[in-house]
Formats: sequence, C-alpha cells, structure tokens
Amino acid sequence: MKTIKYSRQRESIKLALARRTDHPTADALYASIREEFPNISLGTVYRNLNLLVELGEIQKLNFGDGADHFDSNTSNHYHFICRCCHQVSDLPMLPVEEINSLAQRSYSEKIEGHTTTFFGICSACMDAGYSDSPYDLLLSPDAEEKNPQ
Amino acid sequence: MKTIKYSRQRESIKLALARRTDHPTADALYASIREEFPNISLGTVYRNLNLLVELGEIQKLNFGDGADHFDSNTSNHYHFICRCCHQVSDLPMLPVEEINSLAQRSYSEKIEGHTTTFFGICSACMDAGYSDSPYDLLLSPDAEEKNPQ
DNA sequence: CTGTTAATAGTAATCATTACTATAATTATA
DNA sequence: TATAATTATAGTAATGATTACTATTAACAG
Repeated sequence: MKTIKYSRQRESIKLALARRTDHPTADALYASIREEFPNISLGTVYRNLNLLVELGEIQKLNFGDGADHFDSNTSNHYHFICRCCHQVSDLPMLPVEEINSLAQRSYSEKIEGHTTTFFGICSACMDAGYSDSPYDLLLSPDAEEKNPQ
Repeated sequence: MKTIKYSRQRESIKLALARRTDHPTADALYASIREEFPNISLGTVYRNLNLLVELGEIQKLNFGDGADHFDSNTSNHYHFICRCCHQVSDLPMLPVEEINSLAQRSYSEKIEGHTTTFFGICSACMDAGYSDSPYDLLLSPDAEEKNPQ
C-alpha cells in the first residue's frame, strides 16, 4: 500500500494557497512559491495540487478561461469573475440548493447539484472605463485584450 | 475594411452544429464534418467556430472537462452534464434571473449575469451502475475511467 | 474576365497539463 | 544511528487542445 510522505514543497503549496483568496492557477501559485523554493518544479506544483484535491483538502475550479484554478476553501460556494480582468472572488451567499429541485421538476435525469459562477465587472475595471460589451468572458471567453491589471 | 466571404466549409460547420443537440467539442464536430468534407482542416473548424461565436450565431460553453463545447442555441439557458459519461444536454428551465439580484444583495461589485451547470447522473450511467462517488466531475474533474459509452 | 481579398489545407507553434526518470528526501527498521 | 525501502523531487519530454503561419485556392467587386 502506498503511504503519503511529508514534503516541505507540499506544505508550502498548501500554505501559499491558504494565504490567497484569489483562487490562483497552478502557474500563478508556482510563481509565488518560487520566492521560497526557487528550484521547485511546476510539475511538483501540479502533482501536489492534484493530490490535495484527491485528499479533499482543496478544490479545483474552472471558469472557462483555459486554466484550472485552485481554492483552499473546500466548501460548496459561489464565485464572481470579472469579465474584464478575470479576477475571481468568493461570493458571500449560501448556495441556493432549492434550484436543484426546481430544475428536477422539468428534467428526468437525476440532478445532484449545480455550480454557478456570477459574472460582471469589478469596481477597478468599472473605474478604468472597461464597461462596454458585456458577457465577453463566459459566452465567448476572449476578452484578454482589455485587461487593466 | 474586412468583409466576410461565403465558404462551403463554414456553412457545413454551422449546419452540422445546428443538427446536433449534444454541444460537441471542435474535435467531435470535425469528425462528423469530415464525412461531407474529407479534407477539411481542424484549424478551419476552430477558426469558423470562433468566427461564428464573434458573429453571435453560436455560443461557446465550458464545463471544465478540458475542451470547449459549442451550441447553436445562443439563448441563455442551463445545461446538465452527467458526471460519469460527461454527456451534456439542455435543461428545459428558464434561467432564474432573480438569483442575480439575490447575489447582488450580499456583494458590492456589479453582477451582470450568471452561468449555472447542473450535474448528476444520467439514466444510462445509472442503469450501468455508475452511481457511486458523486461530484466527481466538477469538484475534481477526473472521472474519465468509468465511462460507459 | 481579372485583380483583390478572404478562406482553406496543412503544418508548426503555443499553452496547460501530465508522464517519465534519475536523484534526493522521508521514514521504517535493524 | 545506519541502512534499506519507498515516496517525492527537479528537470525534461510528451500530450492534447487550440492558435498561428503560409502558400494555394476560392469568392466576389469592378
């Protein structure tokens, strides 16, 4: 049987993710961890993130922007993503579980849950004037050009 | 100014997508279009799908399974994805727009909309006995092993 | 018709992610 | 504590989805 051995790298990855609230991609996390471990390999970051997901210590999220994001908060919660700068934040609202039974009323296959991502424009992008052509991100995810960060 | 010229390939892509209700990936669509155009290039399929998205004639969807999906129905609607076989279907329920204002009550950034994907298990997978370990797909999208199709 | 422009097929390149492998770190045990 | 067994790592190669590039072909305006 395979056992899991301690590694400083894995601890560092777990801590770095726990410190952040922006749900980084593996690559973004890699960049910040390199400050502590300049030699860490991107493969190590991926391997450990996937291991932590399997262990149920973190969760993987996808917002349709091409890369997986990771969240140290394993509870089921909603997210908000700015369609302009693609910044992700938690949305402090309890999941509306009733929508599952509502959907089940008009659908025969067994519904077990749902994921919802809210989109809009964050105040930074709003202030920067990036408020035109809504729905860029999730209906056609190619809005990288106008990114004020 | 650039104008858009007719192409038989683009028409074929548009028609092939309109005929399907399973929201195929570019590669899956490519496979079916090759029956009519054996020499069509995968790049042509991608280029035209993206063009049609820009023209607002189709929409691009992402369910976190690694590949983009395409839908000839450009209206805002919900989807159901089987966490076992990953088959996607439309969910015949009108979007619950009230959830936007509900979320806005507990969040300061401007919310413009939401995307919701329901997940569960389809009857085919249910019948095949693939009903254990729920939430595989969207919380840790690595459930490919047990795919009955 | 013919010149101009856009679209194509085919191929190479890119990006996110995973796989592979020799070496290093961890941990069990003598 | 030394050593053996096993897991983890760094570095690199490979994969899969997608985009970019380029010479040729097709569409269409004058």
